Amino acid sequence: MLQFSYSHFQIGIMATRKPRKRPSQSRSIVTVDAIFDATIQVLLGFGLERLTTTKVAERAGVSVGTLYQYFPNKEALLIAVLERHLSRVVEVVESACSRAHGQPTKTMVDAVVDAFFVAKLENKSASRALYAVSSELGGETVVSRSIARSERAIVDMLKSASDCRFENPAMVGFIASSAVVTPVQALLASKASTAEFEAVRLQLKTMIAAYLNEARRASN
Amino acid sequence: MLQFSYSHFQIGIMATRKPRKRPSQSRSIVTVDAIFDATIQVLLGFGLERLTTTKVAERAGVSVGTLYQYFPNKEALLIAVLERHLSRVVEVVESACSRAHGQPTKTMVDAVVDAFFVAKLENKSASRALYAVSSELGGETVVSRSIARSERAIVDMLKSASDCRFENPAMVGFIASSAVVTPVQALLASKASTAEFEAVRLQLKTMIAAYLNEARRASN
Amino acid sequence: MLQFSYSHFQIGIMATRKPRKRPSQSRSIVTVDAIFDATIQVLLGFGLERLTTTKVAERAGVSVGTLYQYFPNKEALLIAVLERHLSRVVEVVESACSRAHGQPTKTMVDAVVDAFFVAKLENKSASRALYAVSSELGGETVVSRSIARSERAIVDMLKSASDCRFENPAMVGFIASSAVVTPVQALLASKASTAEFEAVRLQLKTMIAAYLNEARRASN
Amino acid sequence: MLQFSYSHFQIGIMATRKPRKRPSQSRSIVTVDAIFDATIQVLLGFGLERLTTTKVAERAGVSVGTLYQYFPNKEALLIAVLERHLSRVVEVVESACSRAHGQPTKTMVDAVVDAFFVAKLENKSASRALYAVSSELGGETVVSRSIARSERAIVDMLKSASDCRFENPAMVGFIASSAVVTPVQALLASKASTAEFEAVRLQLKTMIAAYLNEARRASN
DNA sequence: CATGAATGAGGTTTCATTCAT
DNA sequence: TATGAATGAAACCTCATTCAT
Repeated sequence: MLQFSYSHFQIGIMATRKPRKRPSQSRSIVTVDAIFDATIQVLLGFGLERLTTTKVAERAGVSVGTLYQYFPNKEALLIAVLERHLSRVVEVVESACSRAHGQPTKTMVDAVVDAFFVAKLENKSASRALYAVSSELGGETVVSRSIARSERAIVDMLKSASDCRFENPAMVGFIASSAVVTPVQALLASKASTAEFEAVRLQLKTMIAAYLNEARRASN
Repeated sequence: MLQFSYSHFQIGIMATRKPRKRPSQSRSIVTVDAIFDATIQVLLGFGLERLTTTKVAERAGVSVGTLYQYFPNKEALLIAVLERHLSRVVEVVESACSRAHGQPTKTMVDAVVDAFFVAKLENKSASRALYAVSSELGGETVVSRSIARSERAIVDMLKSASDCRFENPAMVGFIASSAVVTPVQALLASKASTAEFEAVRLQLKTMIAAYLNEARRASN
Repeated sequence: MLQFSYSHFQIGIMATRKPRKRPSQSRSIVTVDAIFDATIQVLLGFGLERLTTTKVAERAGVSVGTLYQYFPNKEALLIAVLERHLSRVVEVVESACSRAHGQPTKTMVDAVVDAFFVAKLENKSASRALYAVSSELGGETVVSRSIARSERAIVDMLKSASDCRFENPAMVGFIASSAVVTPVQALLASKASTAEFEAVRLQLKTMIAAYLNEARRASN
Repeated sequence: MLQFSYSHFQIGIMATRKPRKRPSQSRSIVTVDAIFDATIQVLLGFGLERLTTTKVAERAGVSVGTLYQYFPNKEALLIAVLERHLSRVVEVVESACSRAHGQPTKTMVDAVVDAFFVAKLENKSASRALYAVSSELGGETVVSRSIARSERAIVDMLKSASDCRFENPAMVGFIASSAVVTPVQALLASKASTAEFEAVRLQLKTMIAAYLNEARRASN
């Protein structure tokens, strides 16, 4: 199977070191969450280039020292934030895929596109903020799991379509899923209105459905 | 008309300051070109985060001072490099659009997708290198022109289609052109083989054509 | 009232930014003081032109980073040092003025000239070192307060003279206080002997007293 | 005789190197004058700290190379500019002194104070611009000649007074001449009105005259 | 555990000066 | 002689990270 890594998943993990402490106590969880959110805020307000650990800590209302208690270094922090975001998106997509299992193609398309929009809109600012992070940190190891999970879910779903069979489900899954990324990113970047979002969502459903229709082999 | 700014064009110019010198003498041109190329090399070899002006100057075989004689600061350098790349891509797309003027839709799709692939593959390393640059530097003023030019060319072309009329050419142009970005970026990032490129190119033509077919209103 | 800003107060604050930290802990105070003193030393040893933040930090026995934790930039450091010096001088003058309140003119003159000499001699090296600083940094906002405080004290004192009344106390205060600046500066610069200081001090008292005598309107 | 060096004369020459060419041709003279004036302009507009040889050359309408044809380095340029200014002031003072030779004290005071004001006001911007230059460049060798000439002229004049004899003409000359410096500088810095200049000029004449009156020993 | 002052390597940028044209 | 592109040492300043409290 082709292994593509595409844009909104693209991040290479340079430092694979794990968080120094597993946030088991509730206080830790609160702290880590505050740091995560602060990171997004700083990213949004200053950009990746001007994000500093001190700024993040300040915004989170903790000291730098505390930040370093939970993350071994800046990169690990960014990756953790990205991972949290990606896994949320993937979860939404996965659950949509599993709900659409065995359905006709059109239902699948609608379900997955809707899921993607929901996930991105629910975390609008995170999506925008992390865009640079994901493209900056190469395209290596970090998001492998997210990609794997996401593509697997889509391909599995496609294979189960009640109304057709795909010759090359991996390719179809790749094209279909990567094609929606840039349009949505463009919308987020342009701070489009809800109406514009809806219009684009509809068009994407149309496009993907038309494509799958073309690519399918009738299940007979 | 909707004004979207999408991913591979996404760059905001923070420092609008112009190059300090207009490279009129041949020596200047050589120097500036060396700096441009060195920037791509360093970007490729170290990533945006670890790109330093010193490294760029070294690689270009000039002194830092010289670099700063042509670019007021690091950001301006990166933007200039991005601009050069984008305008090349846009030129290729524009010329494809004008050649496909008045042709049937399918010809248009093939022409533009081919042009996009050609432009990206001709500047493969620049494309990959600048990806992070464009996403790091917001999505404001810098690429406006590139976007404008590119979308205008596509929309104009679509309007001239010999076999159909589009209800909302702006939207169709936006979807069609942004949908191909991520797939191609993913290919570049994954260092895919020529065969894989060809396969994806074909799929994209299929997808866009199917979409336009769906979106069109028969001209009679 | 005329608002003059004269030489030994002359400094314009280009960067009004405040020290980044309020030196509340004792360690901070020690550090900041070390930096202040080091600045004077470097100024004396190298001159303003060749003063560098690195040299200052080295001399202070701290790292550059620490210096920049307390002062946002070089200019702010210089201004802070100047401010500390000026406020010390002003305090001495003010206290002399308040002690001489209601006294006859001659007592006032002696008191203020003595105070000025004491203040300058107590901080001989600072005075010499900061001379260039004050003239380099325009004559704007920075020393306004020092000037205001100093002139106000002198004028108030003059108004209370037991033996005469001045038609234009502001002018008289300005002339009398600014006239002593250059002579004292010249002494400091020429590393004059104590005897020379004493001789000049006497002459200045004579001159100012003679001037006030001329300028006054007998109180009855 | 006491050798004081005071403020508006204070400059140390670090680089005693002479101009590389004696501006004998008329073109050279024009060029050098343009550079001198440009230096004053840049000093006024940017301050000593931000004056660069390139800026000066640009403003003068010549290339940096040309500037360096006439001045071996930046310091030599600044010193030359300062020297030209100082010698002009000294010339005015000297000529006033020689005109007042043998006159009564009061005439002398008026003549010298007037001369000083004239010289300063004629070169108002140069005076202001060079203030920082003179205090920055230590108080060593450079202005020795200016000081010497100026003090000698004043002392010589005082000795010739028709109505009195001074016990210590050197001291009296020093006090009298240095006392006027700061008041005038303050006026220049505060961009005072002509009326204010006149008022201060009058006061200074009064003060110096009163002082000399006190210091003199009737020639009987 | 939390804090935040201190560190200092290293990045960005400036600018006096040179020298080939 | 004039030019101005090139140089590169050195200045300013940042910020990830540590560690004494």
